[in-house]
This record gives sequence, C-alpha cells and structure tokens, in this order.
Amino acid sequence: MAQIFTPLPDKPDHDSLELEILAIWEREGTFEKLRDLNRSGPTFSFVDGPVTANKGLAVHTAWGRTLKDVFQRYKALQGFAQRYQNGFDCQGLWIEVGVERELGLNSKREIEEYGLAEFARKCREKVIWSATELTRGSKRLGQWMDWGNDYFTFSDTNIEYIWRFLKLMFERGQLYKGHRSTEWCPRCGTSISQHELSQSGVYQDKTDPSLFVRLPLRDRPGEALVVWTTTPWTLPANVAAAVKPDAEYILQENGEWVARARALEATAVKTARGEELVGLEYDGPFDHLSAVEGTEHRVIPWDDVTLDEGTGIVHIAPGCGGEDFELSKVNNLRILQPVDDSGRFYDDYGWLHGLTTVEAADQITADLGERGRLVSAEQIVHRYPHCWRCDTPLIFRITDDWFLSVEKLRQPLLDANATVEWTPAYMGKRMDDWLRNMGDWNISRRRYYGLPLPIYECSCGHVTVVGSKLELSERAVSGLEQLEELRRPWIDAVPIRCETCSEMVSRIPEVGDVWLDAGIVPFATLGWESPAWIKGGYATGASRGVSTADLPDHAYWERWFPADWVSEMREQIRLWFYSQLFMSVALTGRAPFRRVLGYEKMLDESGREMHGSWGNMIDAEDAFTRMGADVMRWQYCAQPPNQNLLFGFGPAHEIKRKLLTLWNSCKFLVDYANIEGWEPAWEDLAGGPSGELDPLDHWLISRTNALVAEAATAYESWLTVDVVKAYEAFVDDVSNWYIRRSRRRFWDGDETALRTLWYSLVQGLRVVAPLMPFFTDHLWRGLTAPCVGAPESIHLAGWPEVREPDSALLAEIDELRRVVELGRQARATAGIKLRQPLRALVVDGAPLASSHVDEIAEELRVEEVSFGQVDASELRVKPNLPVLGPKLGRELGAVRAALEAGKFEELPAGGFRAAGYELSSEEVLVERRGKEGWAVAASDGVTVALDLHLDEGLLLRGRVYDLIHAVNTMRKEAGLELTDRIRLTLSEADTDLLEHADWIARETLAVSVDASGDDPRIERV
RNA sequence: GGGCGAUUAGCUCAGUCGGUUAGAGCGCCGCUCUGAUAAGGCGGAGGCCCCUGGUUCGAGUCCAGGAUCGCCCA
Repeated sequence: MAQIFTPLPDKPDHDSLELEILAIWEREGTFEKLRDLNRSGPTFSFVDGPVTANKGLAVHTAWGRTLKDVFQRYKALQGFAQRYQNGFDCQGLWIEVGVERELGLNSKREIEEYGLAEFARKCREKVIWSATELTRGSKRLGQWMDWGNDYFTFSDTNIEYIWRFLKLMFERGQLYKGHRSTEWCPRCGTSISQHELSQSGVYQDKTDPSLFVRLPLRDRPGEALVVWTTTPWTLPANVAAAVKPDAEYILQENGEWVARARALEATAVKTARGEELVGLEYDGPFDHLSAVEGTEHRVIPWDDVTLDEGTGIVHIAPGCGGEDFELSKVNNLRILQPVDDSGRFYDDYGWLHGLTTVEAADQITADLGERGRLVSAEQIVHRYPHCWRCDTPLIFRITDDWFLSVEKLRQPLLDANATVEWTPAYMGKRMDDWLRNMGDWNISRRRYYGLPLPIYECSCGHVTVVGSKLELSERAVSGLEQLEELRRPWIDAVPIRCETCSEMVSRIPEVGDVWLDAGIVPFATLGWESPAWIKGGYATGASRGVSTADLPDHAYWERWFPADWVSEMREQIRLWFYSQLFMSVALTGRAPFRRVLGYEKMLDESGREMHGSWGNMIDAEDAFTRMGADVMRWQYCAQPPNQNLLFGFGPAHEIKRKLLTLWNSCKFLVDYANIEGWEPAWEDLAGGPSGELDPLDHWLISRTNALVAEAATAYESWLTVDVVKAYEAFVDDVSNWYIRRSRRRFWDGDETALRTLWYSLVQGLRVVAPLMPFFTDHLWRGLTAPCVGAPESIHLAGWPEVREPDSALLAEIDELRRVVELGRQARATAGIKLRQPLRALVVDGAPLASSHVDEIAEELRVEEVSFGQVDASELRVKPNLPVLGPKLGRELGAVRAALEAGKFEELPAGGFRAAGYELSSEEVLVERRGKEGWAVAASDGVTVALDLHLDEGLLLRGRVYDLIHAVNTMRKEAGLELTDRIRLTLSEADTDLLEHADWIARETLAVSVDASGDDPRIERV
C-alpha cells in the first residue's frame, strides 16, 4: 500500500539530512524564490560587519553568523525585503602576519626585500582563499546571503570613500600629526597595541642590567642625584629626574641624593622634601653627544614616584617610556628619540650609532664607569614584555602618527548613541563609557597591506590630503600608468606637486587602521552621495573579479541607511561599532544603526578559552559532521547574550536529545497517519483543524497559538534564547501531554486527533525555522508533502498567523497537570505503582481542574475523583505573611510561633484564633496532611489525597495491567509490528484473569485468549 | 588606579515587588511508565545563597564596608 507520508527513521542523522536539504535549496532556488517573494515588502536593513578574511570558518564566527542568519530569516518570514550582502575585511596586520609566516619572512626588512608588489599579491591571494573558505563554511551552516555579491574592503571604492572622509576631517582641522608613545618590537619594526600586550606569554622573565647612575647637580658642586634604571640604552635620552614632592630626600656623606626611604641606614648631611629639589638642573649622562647638545636637564615633581625600588629619584626619558612621555607634556620637556624603527641608534648619537639597544647596554655601562658616573652595576631578573610574534624584548618609542581629533565629535557621538537600542543594555553603557573617555583616534600604521593614507606632507610644511582617485590623477606628477590598485607599492610611485612650493611630494608611507576600512562600510556599500548607480562599481581595485557588487546611487543609501539592526561580539563596541559610529556622525550627524545585538565570548564546555595548542579547539567542519549545523545553531541560540557561551559536544548531545523528542512526535504522527491512511489538508493550517474537537484538541491549538505569540515577542526583543525556551516547553507539552493523553485516539484512528497534532507540529516548526533551517524544512517537507497547495519549503511559508490563545483553557490544563503531578508524587511516596488501580482521589484547592475529572482518573488510574476538602488527621496553619506582616508588625512572631506549635482554634467562618488574634481565612494558609490509609501530597495550595485501600477487584485489575504490560513487552521483544495480531496463551494460574479476556485481547491485539499454558505465550497470526 | 558586572547544589545557571519549604538542567543513586520515544515521569542525596554590619515583623533579594573573580579603561 502506498504510504501517505514517508516514514521517518528512529533517529535523525543531522549531517546527511542537512546536506540533502542544501542540495534541494540549490536545486529549487529556494533563497532566490524567497527574495522574489519579499522584493516589494517593507525594508529590513541589516549591515554585515566584515569578517577578517585570513582563515576558514571557526565555531566562534559561526555563532555570530547564526544570529545574523536567524534574524534575517525571521524578518524574511514576515515579508521584509532585505539586502543580504556579506562582507570581508581584507587588509591589515592579521592578514600580513599570516602571509609573512607562510612565506617564512621574519621582519619588515625581509618583506621589503621580498618585494611589496609580490607581497601585496600574496595577501590578496590569502584573502581570496579565506573568503572562499568562509563562504563554503557559512553555506554549510545554513546562512543565506547573497554570496558572490560580497563587499571586500580592499576595493578601491571603499578606499576612495575613506579618502573622502579623511579629506573632510582634514579640512575641518580634525586630522593632525601628533606623537604617540608605544611599546615597539624592533624586529617586527612595529608598535604593539595594548591588546597584543595582554595576550598570555607576552610578559616573561628577563635578565637586565641594574644601574645606579650619578647625575651631578649644576649649582651644587659635589652633590649629585642618583637614579636607577634597567634600560641603559634610554640614558642618552634622559632629560629629567623625577622626585616625589612629599617624600623626604637626604644628601649622604658621599655627596649622593636619594630618598630617605631608600637609605634608612645612611647618615644624612642634608635633608630636603622632594618639592624643594624641583627645578634644580643637573648634567645629563651623555651631554656630549650631538643629539643631546643644548638639552636642559632638571628635576621635576611626580606623585607616582615609587619608594619601593631604585633611589626614589626616577630617570625620565620621554622618548623611551609611556609615563615619561606623559610627563614631558605636563613639564614641557624635550623628547629625545634615540633609536629607529629597528631599535638601532641614530647617527647623531656619536659612537652609539648603529648599535641595537641590547648591544649598546654594555658600552654605555662601561662608558659611565670610565667617567665616574656609575654608582653600581648589577643584574636583575624581572618581568618584561616580549613580542607575541617573535619573542623579541619590546622597547618604548615615540612615533609620529596621524590622529583624528574626537573633541568636537564627543558630544554628538554620545547623542547619536543615545538613539541606539542596545541588547543587552549594558553594552550601550559600555559604549557611552568608551565615548566619554577615549582619546584621539590614531589612524596610522607602519605596515604594507592596508589602506594607503592619502596624506602628502611637503618639506615646506604644507600638507595635502587627497580625497579621490580623480583628484590624485589630476595632481599626480608621474606614475599613474603603473597604478593597478590604490595600494602600496604602486600608490607610492605617484608623487604630487605641492600647491605652496611646487616641490614634488610623496605620500607618507603609513597605511590606515583597519577599522577605517570597516567603519566606512555603511557609506561605501550603500552608495552615499553617489550620483549614479554603477554596475560592479564597488568591485574595483583588488576586489575586481572576486565580487559583483555594485556601487548603488544615493537614493539607495537613503532607503537602507541607517541599518535597522547590526550584531557582533562585544569587543566590537570600541572597534567596528565605534568606527562606524564615528565616521557616520562625522559625515551625517546620525548613528549608522538603530539597534544592536551584542554577545559575549565563546569558551569550551568546561569554561576555558579555546586554544589551538590546548587541543580544545573545535573545528567547524568537525562540528558540522558530528553535531550538525542545526544543533550548533540551537546551541548558539539557546545562549543568553550577556553570558559567555560554553560550547561543546556535551551540550550538543543534550540538545540532540531534546530534538529527538520533537522528532519522535513527528514520527508518531507519521506512523499512525500511515496506518490510518489519513491525509492532511493545507487549509487546516490557515483556518485551524476542522472537525469535532475534543477539549484536549482545543487546548493544543491554544497552546500552539500561545507559542507563536511568545516566539514573536522573543524575536522582536532579539532574544533567541527566549524562542528556544518557549519552543522546548511547547515540545514537552505536545509530547508529554497531548500525545500521551491522546494515544488511544490515535490507535483508534481518530482523524481529529491526527489533524490537530499535525496542525500543531507544523505550526511549531514554522516558529523555529529561522533557528534550525534544515531540520524544520526536512520535517516540513515530510509533513506537508501530501498537501495540495503547500509551499515547497518552510522558508517560503511565511510567519504563522497569530491567533489569540484561550488563556483560560491554558490555565485550566496547567492546573490539571499540577494535580496529576501531585497524584503521581503521592503514588510514588506510598510505593504503589501506576499499574495498580486505586479507588479514590480527593483534590483540594484546584478548582480549575474540576472539569477534567475523567482525565485525572485515567492518568492516575483511580476509579473516582472528587473535589472538596481533604479530611486529614493533621491540620497545619501558617500565617499569610504578605498580609499579616504589615498588619501585625512585631506581634507576627508570637502568632507565627503559636500556629507552628498547633496552639490555635478553628473559627466557624474558616478563620483561626491564635496568640490572642483572630485571623481571617485570607490571613492564613491551611494545609491538611497525613490521612490514615491515604497518601497525601501538597504544593502551592493544592492538596491531593489518594485512597490506598485495595479490594479484590482492584487487585485483580492490577494483575491484568501487569499482564498486558508483560505481553506488550513480549510483542516488542518478538519484533512484532504495531498492527500484528496474536494468539495469547496465559498460564493456568491466571485463569481468573479470563474474566477480563476482552479487555486483555483489545490491549494486546489478541484474536484469542486462553489459559492453558505454563507461562504466558504469544503467537503471531 | 578608575568604571562596570559577578559570587546561590559537584558543574552550568534561574530566583519577579523583600514574604512561607531557595529552584532548573546536567551528573550521581533508587523507583517507575511505555501500543512514538536510546526518550519520558517520580523520588533521593547534595546549600555558610562569599564575608561582616545595617534597615525591616521578615533579607539570597535593599543599604554600607570588605574579600575574590571577570571584563573595560588608564
């Protein structure tokens, strides 16, 4: 016989099921159909934050991609038109580092020797490889994007938009050259950010010289300050000595000044407070070097001078230390920068020139010794930062850098952020904190594969910022013919003419911060102020040939800006969310997004950071195979965004079990519908199941409607975790209440039950289709296959119509289920299994359940259920605290004690008298328990009492249930089909059970029952 | 150093407006149901609700101080 539904296997195989669905989507063009369906709908503008294209898909990235996909899918079900443009971040250090490693290059010098043009090509290849991998992984994850139409930030168009922004900032006086003190790796020739410093392994023990150096005071012959340093190479850059103003200093007999706290044993010739020393001038340690000539050295005050180590007088070299640099601003000190990019002394440092900081240390120590400036020279082991890439000890340098000033924008940024709705809300506060406290934005980087800063600084002092490629070509002196991309090295071969002095000017060598690349995205990809729509107009420069993206016109920008919603991990607050906000407020005065969903960090399932070398990293491909994309997505979506996600195979297993309940419910429907030859009707989905409905059917329909409403609320609050919770509760209700309660109807082929269950399962699947696109589409296709007129994919079926649930009915069943739960509890406490029928149950305090007497009787296998007071041997009365507390105040204690001790008397109206107070029935809570021969269970004001007295009839029927159970177990073990009929032979000892032969036959599908054997036997007929 | 947050069962976390016996899931032990279920149900063991003080009839919850941890900034 042809089956209506394709039977479902016992268990879903997520991996193969998903691959199958992917192939179907591909074949049927499901995504294209969805876009066509919504093309004229209202717009939902999502702007994708670009993912750094330097690796394949990681499970971390898959989290964010899932959230993006879920909400795009939800909005699509609701009929919104969307852009679906994916983005890749294609420039910057992360990409360079990967390529450097692959090429075996070890320094900036080696990159330059390798050749910047070839290096740029390798970087581009890396980006394209990564983009391909990320696309493949994302598709496997089920993410629906307009793949192939991606934006790549290394596009010339993207770069030009940034140029334009920078030119504008320059014209407003908000782009300037300044200084910055930074940790520096002399091998890599680059600064090290705070973020990089905070990585583990950066701080390592290191042995360094420990020098005490004399600095003779100018106007006090024979007196000298003594300073301490562990970095001899910084001494030539010394310009000041800092003292703690309120500390006591002493002049020792040997003529050396140190803090009293550092020389407790010494005899003081003179004492002075730090502030009294401020302003004194001294001879620098290397005044004879030409670079140092004419430098003033003086004592300055500094509250943070430590008296825990050194001498309490601190050597200050603003060119070589962060705090030193800050002090130079306050005290107007000269900044001496002794070493170059590679940590070697500049030529004007005399005999030191060309030496590295390490090589110089010994020579400096020796020189100081020869000149009698050294008090002592020893070795010290201390924690010192090293480069995370190459382990080289870091030094401090002051560098010339370009900055965007924030002062004028700070308030507008705060105002713009106030218009943004953040989920979770604290992330918005975090952004406010950042906006209030951040300094100017340093946008220059001394690297190669990045946005070329369009800044041309002439030796005459005039600065030009070029705003477009066109402008560059107009101003160019030469080199245009070889400019294949707006990128080093080609761009550097295009000098321009200075407007002021007509000299030829080259571009500054620096490239831009990658966050400029990402921040401009809502302008560059949406066609801000673009006069015309240019086909393929975004896919320029390096992105030519890898994308088809257009440059839209300004009308398009008006339509899609600002984004309705963006979502990224929390650290993007001061990165992408910030750079976008900054550029947007600068250009338009508005925030570039209306709502943000942020989320915390991913850790492994035991709460540790995932780390390649710790062996706890989960490979995305492995997760697809072993968990399945839907299970991964469920795990991501079940996570409250304000907490770290503990991701792993353990939690995945738990999720699979939950999904199995859903699967089994569908399988149950399919199996019985096939037995019955029942066909679903598509109209039922819109209109609700037709036919004569049982109360339980009404309940399930209401329950389903409630789910749709709850889920919509959750989606609209951007909280997938609430969708997950609502759906899990729903599945539990369908499986453990509706199906459980209705089994008999399914055996009897009750069409209404089939119809109602079908309706409810199908509607339920639609609710979670955005979360689990494969699983739901697979089941949808199975369950709607027989329907004429059903959309071929769940993703084309739209969001289910929201109908008002019958909340009274829902409350009624809730109460009913509480009664049944208590009844089970009472049975368990008394040790009487459910197979043993009992005579009576009394229910107290659950009025809503009173119309479900039959269901209670059946669930708890009792003959008679009544509602009323439980006559108990023990009466417990407790004060109703919220009522009595405010009324009695201090006296409450006495009343409470009296009630607890049983010292009360019952009043006629249901009230009580205790400790001299009359308490009305509203002021007390009454519980009755402990009835002789009965099992009583109570909670939340509901009490049930189960009559435990057994008579012969009850015992006999208990044995029948036992027998039925045993026979059905035998059926199962014998591998019989649900519909197979049997001949049943009982043991002679069970002859008395034949009184119930018809019943037994019905329950075991027996065509005959006799009692002629030694043991029960079954035989298939 | 400043800011934000956290601290509740072996683990991961809920805990509403301050209210009666502090909960869930997982794990462990026992029982049980099954004509969909490798599932489900019930019960048990397991708690210094970080500490100290305060407010209150009553504090896991509010206030103050402290400790520890995490994150952000400097």
